[in-house]
Amino acid sequence: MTIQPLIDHFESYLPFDENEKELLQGRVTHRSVKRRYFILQEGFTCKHYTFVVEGCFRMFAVDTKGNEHNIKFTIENDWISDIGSFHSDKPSKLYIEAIEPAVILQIEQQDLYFLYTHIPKLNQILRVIVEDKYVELQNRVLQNISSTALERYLAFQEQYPTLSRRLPNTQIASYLGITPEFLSKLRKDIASS
Amino acid sequence: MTIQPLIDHFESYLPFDENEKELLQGRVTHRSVKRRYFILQEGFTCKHYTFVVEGCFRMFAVDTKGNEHNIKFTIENDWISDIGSFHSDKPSKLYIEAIEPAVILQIEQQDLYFLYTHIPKLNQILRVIVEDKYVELQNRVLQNISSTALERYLAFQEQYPTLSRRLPNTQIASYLGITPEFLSKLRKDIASS
DNA sequence: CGTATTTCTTAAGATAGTTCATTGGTCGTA
DNA sequence: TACGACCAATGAACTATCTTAAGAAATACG
Repeated sequence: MTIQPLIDHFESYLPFDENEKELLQGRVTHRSVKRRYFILQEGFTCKHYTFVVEGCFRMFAVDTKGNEHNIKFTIENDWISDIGSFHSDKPSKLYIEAIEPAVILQIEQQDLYFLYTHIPKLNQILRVIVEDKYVELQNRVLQNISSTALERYLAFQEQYPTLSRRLPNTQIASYLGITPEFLSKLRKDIASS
Repeated sequence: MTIQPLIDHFESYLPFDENEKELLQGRVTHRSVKRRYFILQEGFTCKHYTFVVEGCFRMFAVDTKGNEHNIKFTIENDWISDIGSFHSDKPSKLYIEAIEPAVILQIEQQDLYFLYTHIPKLNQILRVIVEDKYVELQNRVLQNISSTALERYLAFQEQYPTLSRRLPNTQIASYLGITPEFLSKLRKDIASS
């Protein structure tokens, strides 16, 4: 029932005083969600920045043929949110689903804006966080345009060993942009080499 | 010789007072670069945030086979920089090259940190800018994992009509993650349909 | 203006990745 | 215990994309 994990997260960037922690306390909601629960669905506006304390989420889009494509996974001590929908206040085209039972801390739009105003350094912290995530994404784009599926799979295993063990292969295939069948073949090739 | 385009850019987010503009003036460098000039090369640390006033740049990586892969293009009124290298102060793995004669405004590391300290709202502005760019990149990742080369090419033309006319197809192919030959085939298919 | 260089196109054969149908294993739950 | 849901694996046929090589067209530059 504590927001301590979030405070720890912020304080790994800049220290907070007691007043700031209290402000935060009043604007953060604690929640548990079951496996398969959606904290965001297509057509709805993304109302929260969600900080994952425990568990695992995937963000995905559904194409015109009904196929799901995993855009990202989020585990403990990281953020997940459709930033575009959140800031524009427009309906999202994405889904965010718990793929393990999870514990989360959520901040609503107006609360986040309140916090930005009353804890200015939050702007700096979030700027740094988003910059880091931008770099991560840019590396993923580079992978996507420059590597084969096999290379991408090996890189994924190396970069996210935990996820790679925690997730069903079908979810990983979707993240890599290949079919589960082809991933299965790649795994076979790797094993017999 | 003026930094006005940069001020206009910032003020499209939040207004600046005279003092803030002067601070900025003192920390921004104006530069012209020729076509083919590299403002960043692999092995060197990225020392600047670069704001493009005129012209066009590409950021690319070179793989182990010597092939170049375009990560992004930047035209007027936008930023380009290897954020990862810039903040970590480590050698970059990327190149940034002018593909048209260009005019740029640059801010060095210590100057940017100075400005963040003395113009706190810059944190907010840059946070918002990077968030927007993050969303853009995320959409590109989704494209990459969910669409065929043809779909990606059509989407590129639609999203960046200007770039699409300004750039040689070989550069576009590299950005899409396909060979120039295959792009040529796609163009033929489109034309004859 | 002419020449060098870059860019675009074409096509054939090779490789990477998909689709579809099927099978067997594992796990939660009635 | 059995059932259904989900997941992993497989093979064959199909499609997308790459590789290589060559010539044609466009553009840069002296």
